[in-house]
Amino acid sequence: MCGYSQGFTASTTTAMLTSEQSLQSTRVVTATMPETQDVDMTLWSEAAFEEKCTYIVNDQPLEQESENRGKTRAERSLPRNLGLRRCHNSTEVLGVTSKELIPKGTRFGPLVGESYTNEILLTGADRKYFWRVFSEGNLHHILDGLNEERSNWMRYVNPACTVEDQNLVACQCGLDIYFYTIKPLQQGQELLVWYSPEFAQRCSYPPLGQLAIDSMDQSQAQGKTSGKRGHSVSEILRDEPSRSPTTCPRRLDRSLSQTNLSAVFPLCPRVFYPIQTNSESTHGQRYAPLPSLPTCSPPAVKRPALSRPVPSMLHFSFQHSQGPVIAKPYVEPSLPDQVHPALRHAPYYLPHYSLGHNSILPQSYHFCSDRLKRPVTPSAHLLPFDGYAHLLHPVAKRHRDLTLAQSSTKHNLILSPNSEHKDNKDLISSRTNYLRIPLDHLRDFKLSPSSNIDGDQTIPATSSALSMVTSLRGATSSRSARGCSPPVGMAATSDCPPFKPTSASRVNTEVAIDLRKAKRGGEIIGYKTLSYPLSRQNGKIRYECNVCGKVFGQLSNLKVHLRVHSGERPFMCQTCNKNFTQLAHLQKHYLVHTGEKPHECKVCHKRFSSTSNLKTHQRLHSGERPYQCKLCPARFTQFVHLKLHKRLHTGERPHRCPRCPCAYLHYCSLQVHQQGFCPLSPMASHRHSPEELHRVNSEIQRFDMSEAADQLEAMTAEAEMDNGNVIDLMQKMETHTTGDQDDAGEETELSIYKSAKEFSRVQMHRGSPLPLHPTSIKLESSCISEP
DNA sequence: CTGGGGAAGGGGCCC
DNA sequence: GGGGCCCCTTCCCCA
Repeated sequence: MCGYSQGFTASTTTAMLTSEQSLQSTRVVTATMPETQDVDMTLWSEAAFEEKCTYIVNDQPLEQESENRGKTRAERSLPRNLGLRRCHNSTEVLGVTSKELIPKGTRFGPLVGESYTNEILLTGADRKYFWRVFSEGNLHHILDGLNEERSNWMRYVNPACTVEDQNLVACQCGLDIYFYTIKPLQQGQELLVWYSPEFAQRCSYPPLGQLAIDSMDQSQAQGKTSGKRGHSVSEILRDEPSRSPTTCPRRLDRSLSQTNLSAVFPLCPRVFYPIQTNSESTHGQRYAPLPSLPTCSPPAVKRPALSRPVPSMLHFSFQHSQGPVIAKPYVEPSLPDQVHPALRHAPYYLPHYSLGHNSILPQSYHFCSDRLKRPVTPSAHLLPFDGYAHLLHPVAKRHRDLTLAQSSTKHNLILSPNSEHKDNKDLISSRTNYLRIPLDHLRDFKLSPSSNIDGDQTIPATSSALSMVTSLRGATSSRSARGCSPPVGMAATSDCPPFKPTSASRVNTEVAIDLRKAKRGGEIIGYKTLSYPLSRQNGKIRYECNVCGKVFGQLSNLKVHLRVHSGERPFMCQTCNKNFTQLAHLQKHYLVHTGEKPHECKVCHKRFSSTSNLKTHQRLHSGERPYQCKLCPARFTQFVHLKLHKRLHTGERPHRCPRCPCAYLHYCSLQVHQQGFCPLSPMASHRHSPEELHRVNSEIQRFDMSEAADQLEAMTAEAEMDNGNVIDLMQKMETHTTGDQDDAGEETELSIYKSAKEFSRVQMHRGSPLPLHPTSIKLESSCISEP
């Protein structure tokens, strides 16, 4: 099969800009954005990230949609512009990838997980998802993302192996941990995170760059003797158990970075507290008091009196500057002798890491399982990611009366691992990102069975405290205040006008548009709220998107548009928790719940919820069938019907490739195919693998069947566009494809769609060389389907 | 399987 | 900046 998908619009195809061009375009635009776009953000302070971050991507609300059945909480929380990379033969998550171009300076988070205070540590916990949260230089708590029902998608993000691979920086803001993009994430690119320099320092862990340097130094040193280079932290940590701990360093290749390092990471618990047999928790897990963990300090050399090694275990001494894993029988550490001489002065000493049963280190996430037992030595040094979770500020917590749950999952009473403690309700709430509001206010929200200890109800909320507060305001002002709370799904009555979402329903809009605005008390006004400067054209401000280059007539339109790239959906339906980018969409959506259909057909008096649907319906009366098949007299009232109808004509393809059996309805499709994608062409076979050619030709085939191909052909004729232009564009697309495939692998073609799609927008607004008539031409830009 | 109709979501423009 | 509206699209269901 050959062909392009429905993915290309007419304008897209007429000017198929390569991703390369698209990126260049972006670079040109972003060149005027000194704060985030041209700077090296890897060395930014956490405050700088917080200050200068432009976009916010919140977690998906955790409503129980049918499509989410069977998914864990962590999976359900995944923002829409991200995807999960899974093991091809199982549902196991291997990593997180970007579904679209995500700009630099985008904030994800906060991390959600279970929280352990510095007094309480889950001794039997698998620490590979531990993150540590500090307050005033001291460990405040540990966040554990191990449990997929109590964490969010960020647990799946793999750590970066190299500076080059790193595209996210983990920062602690307040008591939350966020991931910031420090590079634009291309479609299909995996998210790879590492600590910010400050964060790394707090954990007494080297910045990734330092690790790389260390690794390089070591590599060079080793290379002189053995010809083999050393290991990055990741390499070491995920080294296979069969390998000699001191030999056979593994090559760090791309595949390594593509694997699930976050799950692989043993995330060494370098603090060991023996199980107290009487401290069974609610979940049957054991906890033991955890001595205060020093922060940002040299390795602790003492073990708490209660620490006991587990006999017959091997200990893993991780020394990042030493490279090879050292496995040896555990010996009660008589530090500092236990410390490797090379590390006695090293600030990043990472003490013992014990694995069970002769295991040295896991090679894969499969290996790093709960079977591993990890006695640890007291130290402030936890490997990344030694924690996961989200804890609201304790001061803020005191002002909250009602628990707002992100999840509407039924019967998901969320218990703290140490819920046996009477006074940990705040902890429970905070770790699950809950707010507490009076029960009286609750009836306007979808109730969740996740009642907490007080009998307060947990209700869905968004992922930030601000958003929850905002939501509450919206609820109390717009619905509760009216004393009107129609049950979910019940149509409003005349006595009780349907809740009309107002701006109070919005969530985080200002913050999402520009974090700086909130922090600066709203002093920034107008176009200055954007974190990048806007150019002027003929004395007027040019509101241009710094991601796709699309130009808007008004700032507000640009801001709304930016949500497309950031994934921000600030308007949340309080009935079903769905989020929308625009208030109007939420308002329209709310009609689903009220049952209201304000638009009536004058002919048959049938009512519709939207004008669009009414208009489509009215074609039935008017007889208008604007979508005509070019190969037969069939005409349709809806485009989708024409598209389906075209399948009937798949056998009629007049434009045949002279080399291969591929044939197309449209000449332009054949041109694309012949410009580097014919599998029998030496050039194509040289540049692309058979699989790639198959995929691309499938896309060409789909495009050929689309309306866009029709329109392109028509416009090409109209504009007398010479073939060279088309070919040139196609060639560039091909070049881009080749280049991307080196990096993105299987999802390369997505970038073709995206770049073409983005470019079509750019061209339409920058002045396409072709006459574009949006009113008469049914574009298919949104037909782009993502495999 | 195909055509047809409706529901709902999403992006953008204008006021 | 917010609201209203339009257009487009996908998805779903039914005959």
